[in-house]
Amino acid sequence: MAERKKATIKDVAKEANVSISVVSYVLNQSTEKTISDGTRDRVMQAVRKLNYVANRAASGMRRGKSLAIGVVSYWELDVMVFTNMLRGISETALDSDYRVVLSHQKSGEDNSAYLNYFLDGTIDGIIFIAPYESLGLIDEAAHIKGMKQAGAPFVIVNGSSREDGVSYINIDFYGSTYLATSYLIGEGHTDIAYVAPSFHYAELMQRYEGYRDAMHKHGLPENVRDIAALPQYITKLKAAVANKSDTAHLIMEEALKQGVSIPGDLPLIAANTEAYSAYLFPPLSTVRIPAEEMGALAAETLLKQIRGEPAAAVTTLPCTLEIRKSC
Amino acid sequence: MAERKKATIKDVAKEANVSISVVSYVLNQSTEKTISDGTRDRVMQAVRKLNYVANRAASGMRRGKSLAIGVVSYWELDVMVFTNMLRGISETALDSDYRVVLSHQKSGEDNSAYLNYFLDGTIDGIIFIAPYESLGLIDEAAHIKGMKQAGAPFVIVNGSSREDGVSYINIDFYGSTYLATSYLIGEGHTDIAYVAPSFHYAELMQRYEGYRDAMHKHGLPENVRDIAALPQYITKLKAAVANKSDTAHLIMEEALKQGVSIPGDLPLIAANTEAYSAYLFPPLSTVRIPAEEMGALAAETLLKQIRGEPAAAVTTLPCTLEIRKSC
DNA sequence: CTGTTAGCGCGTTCAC
DNA sequence: GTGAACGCGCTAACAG
Repeated sequence: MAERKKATIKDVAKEANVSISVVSYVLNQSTEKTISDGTRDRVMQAVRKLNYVANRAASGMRRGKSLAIGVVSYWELDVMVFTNMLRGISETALDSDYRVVLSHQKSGEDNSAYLNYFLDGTIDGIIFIAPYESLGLIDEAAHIKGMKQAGAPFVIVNGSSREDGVSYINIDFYGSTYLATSYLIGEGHTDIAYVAPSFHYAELMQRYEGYRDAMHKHGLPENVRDIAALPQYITKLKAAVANKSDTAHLIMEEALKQGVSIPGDLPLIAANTEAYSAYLFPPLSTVRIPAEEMGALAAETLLKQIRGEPAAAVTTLPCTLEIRKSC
Repeated sequence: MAERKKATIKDVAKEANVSISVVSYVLNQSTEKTISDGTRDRVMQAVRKLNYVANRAASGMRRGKSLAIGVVSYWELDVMVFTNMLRGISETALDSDYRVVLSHQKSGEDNSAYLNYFLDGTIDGIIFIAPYESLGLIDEAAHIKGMKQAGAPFVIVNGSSREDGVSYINIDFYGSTYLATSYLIGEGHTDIAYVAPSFHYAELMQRYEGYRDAMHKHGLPENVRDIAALPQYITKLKAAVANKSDTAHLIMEEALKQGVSIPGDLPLIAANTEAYSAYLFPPLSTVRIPAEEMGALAAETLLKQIRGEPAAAVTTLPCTLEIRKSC
């Protein structure tokens, strides 16, 4: 078992019979300094012998950085989307030798505890993952104001606001239904219904508009349906786009009851993918949200901001089709 | 907008017209020192005015700690289990003012990069979440050896080894099937089949043993079935315990094909919960794995180790029933 | 009692 | 290639 106490740069310097600064130069491959090969070797030997690893807190402090980014999330996102996003963030951060610190926000608690992570120097910037659906769980504008005041670089993922100078990474809700609808049109369908709950928040509106525009583009009439009244009209449907997988799931359940066969009588596609989409009867065709890519982009954008480079303001990543058996 | 540069303890001292040490004493509520109320107030005023927050890296360095724990995960766990566990870890860490740093291990890459997180002082300890199923993706013993050599406090979650002096937090696979089987027995069933793939790794064996023991306890005969041959015997089943939800899902699919009604003809329960369990037709009864509690316990155990307190060696958290419509 | 000074912890960087 | 200041905060020893 190795020694408990970690070796410091001092130990290495002593071991190699050089000054502390030389060790630092060697380890940081400083191009400004020319260290003789002999010295360099002695240092490296000592490093290996003592199993030396530079202390991050110390070097970070000197450099005025923490080399870590924070991820604040309310965990209201679809788990699949959340973990994939996290994966994208992690990998991108790792590429720049950045660490990822989690700041968990209990759902229902709308505080700014995470700001202290920045203020106390734990992190250099924030990826703020807004709750799904923008259901009013948080006051997004207030959070943005807080981060701005703290002077923290930040990126908003899945946000519903649109402020100048703020970087947003968004899901293409509009495109998701546009894509789904266009696919059905491409398959030769002309009577395509759009089934969704009758709420009116931004995300849902964008989804509706995607459907509407796809239909109009092809000169087809809209047929918007409220999921609540499903039993009364399900047998009349010829093809359907569901706003989300859970809506599609309800449709499938009702279809079974009323003897409507999917996709035989009713081709169906949902405008988002859930972990269970592939497990439904029949496996549901969906539109895939590029969560991992979003995470990677969020991290990239944030890192650029931290480095002081200009970063894209608003980006919306396109969705892709995942055709299974339901259409 | 606030000033960009963060206030340091020096600034506060100057603002309050005291020495740096006084500021530190006041902020750390040092009991050794008695500071007059007047001075204390002046300091607090200055702190508020300058929006001062102590730099964590600096204080951590002085104390020889990072006040953060690392979570290394291979992401092979069920997403639901993973995120719930993360939630449990986060909340417990937060209670002790600890931060959570993620160390993402790409699946397929069996390296020890996370060890550097400890060696460079980013984290004080490690929660190692072993891949699900112990399918030989990693060399658990090697990882344990590495962490021991580095001198890092650590906890293994979902591990398959059992070494002395190591803390394990495990899922009660044995109990999950025991519980599921006992439930069906309690409902009056006597001919209960156990359906699973015919592999032989530890986790699956434990699940089988849970079923076996529950049956034996009640003097009932075993009826073990290989999921692979399902179509040939499904109509003969009277009640079934599936090792996991995906096995149950296959059973439901085949049942539909062969006209077997669930739960009418065949009550069915699965020994784990997946995100989609509740969405199947009919909603699948399952046994729930206490992921959040496991995460909390892992964090607690690790924090104890870090503090030098004795920590439980091996703990297995019990599962609970989630009865839905399939039995 | 109240408060100050000095040094430590660790690595980076500039002047010599 | 070296010495020393520096980034920031904690704390033991010391003075008023």
